[in-house]
Amino acid sequence: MSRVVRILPDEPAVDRDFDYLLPDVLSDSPGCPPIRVGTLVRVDLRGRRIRGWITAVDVDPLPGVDLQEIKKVSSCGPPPAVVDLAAWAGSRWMGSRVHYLRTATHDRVVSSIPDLVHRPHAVSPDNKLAEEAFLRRGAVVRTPPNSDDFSLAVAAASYGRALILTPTLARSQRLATTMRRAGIEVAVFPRDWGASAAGAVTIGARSAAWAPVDNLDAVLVLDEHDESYQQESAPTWHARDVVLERAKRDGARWVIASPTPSLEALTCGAPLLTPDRAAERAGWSIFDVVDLRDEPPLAGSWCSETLSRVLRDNQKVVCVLNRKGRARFAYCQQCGELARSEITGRALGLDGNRLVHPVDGDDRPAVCQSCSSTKFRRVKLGVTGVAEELEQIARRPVGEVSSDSEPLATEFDLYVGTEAVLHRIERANVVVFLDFDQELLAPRYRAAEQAMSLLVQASRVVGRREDGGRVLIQTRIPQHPVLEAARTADPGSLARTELRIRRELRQPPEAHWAIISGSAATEFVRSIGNPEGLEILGPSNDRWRIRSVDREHLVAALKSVDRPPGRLRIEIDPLRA
DNA sequence: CGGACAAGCTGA
DNA sequence: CAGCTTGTCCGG
Repeated sequence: MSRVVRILPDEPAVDRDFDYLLPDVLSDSPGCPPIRVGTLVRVDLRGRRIRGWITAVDVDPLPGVDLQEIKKVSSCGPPPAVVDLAAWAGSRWMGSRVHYLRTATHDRVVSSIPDLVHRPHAVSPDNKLAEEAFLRRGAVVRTPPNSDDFSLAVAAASYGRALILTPTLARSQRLATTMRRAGIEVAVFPRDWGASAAGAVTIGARSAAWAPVDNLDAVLVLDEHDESYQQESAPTWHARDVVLERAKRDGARWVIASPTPSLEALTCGAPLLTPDRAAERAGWSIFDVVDLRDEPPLAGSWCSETLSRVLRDNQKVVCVLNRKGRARFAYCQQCGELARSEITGRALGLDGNRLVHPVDGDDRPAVCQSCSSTKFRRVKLGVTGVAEELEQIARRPVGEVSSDSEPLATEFDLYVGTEAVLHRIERANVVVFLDFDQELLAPRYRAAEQAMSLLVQASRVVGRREDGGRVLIQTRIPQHPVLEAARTADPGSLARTELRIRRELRQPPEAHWAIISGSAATEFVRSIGNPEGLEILGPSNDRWRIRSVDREHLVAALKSVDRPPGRLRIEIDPLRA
């Protein structure tokens, strides 16, 4: 006797189910993984031996097809609920189920799922806000940069089967260690895949959104604003959205925590809980904002008086200068004012004698709004040049840090580098942003949120205000909402401003867009035509932009046409666009 | 994806 | 028209 099971081959291009016979000898053999949806098997498809996932068991075989036999039952896979979730993700961000199931599958063979002895742990949440947050069914919690992960994690774990996400695996591991010391058993994804499948409290980074925990009781996303939660290349799935969907399906409690929750989180309909003003303020560092327009116009005027004073004091200083993302903005040669959009306040680049914004679509003659001069100057600064000058000003050696330099030279107490330096140096007395306008005014729709995220990171490097932690920001737009929010330790004010701009320009989360690229992009966009409710923009830089207020409508339209031959990439609401 | 098969191109 | 390349189709 044989049963008939349905298989999804591990081939993204196939993306179709096939029926196979499951011989009893296979399923009856000792040590065989359970035959259920998600289990991994090996089958022949058109003469090739390939891996696949079971997507249905005991199905009625179609008449007239000559079924082949499954060759091997190889490993336990994701639980049925996660296989289902992969189909949901496929329709939300496009891309085949295979893509998501690969993330959900352990890269080693799992022959059986262990029995987990659930020992009740003694630790109970010690933090009012954390406790209160989980008492709601779902909530967004604003926690200042210098606050610990532990209270929220313990609160989540107290409900039983919990899934906890952090931006990096290193941070997951640190949290796991702390929790184990407190007597809470945890599994780190993907390493402890089996324990996770058995129902342990699971901690991990983005991919852990696909952990095999069944019937979740609680979900927690830490530092939700962090962009590492979204897959960079298509399909651009976001771990926050995946776990929120899981929470919804399982009826689990959920909490999204961040010093500066994303606009997506703030508009999801859940209540926002904040600590009282004093507590929130205490968890941020002090921000010193230096207006470069007030500085005497020296040669190489990137160094303010305040900065040279900071550099001369013998303390640990980290300087940040972003040279990535080519500076495209310009400032007035006459009065030093930056060229910015009247609507959005975002920086405009100089293109001949016009001021333009490549994403927002601004385009106007190059005339200074403050003094009517028509002479503009492009801004450019480089890390190496700055490092040399820093050395002279500070009269001490400078360590240069870039993301690819492997070992970090630790003998310095003065560093300069791109934003990577903030992830590599744990502690400093002062963090300096040499040219923060570069971040504030980058031609990306999320520039303000990304800039705020850097300030969170900097705030952690220097610590709380009571410990004297200081962040020095050099800028020509000290009144920018990001700087206002940081100075007052009130990210809510920034969120309100940003949301207004996104509404105005109909950018996410107010609208949704698909970025279409690849050699087949033009043909694909042409075949979509111009349906109701869709706006087709571009191409610019060989990328088309399709916009709609309704994401489901957008995805439905994209799915309604078949793919022309050739390379085609579809990204739904990517963070950098 | 990758094998099968059909349609198109070339050389003598 | 054999022999080869290129393109399209489809899998249980």
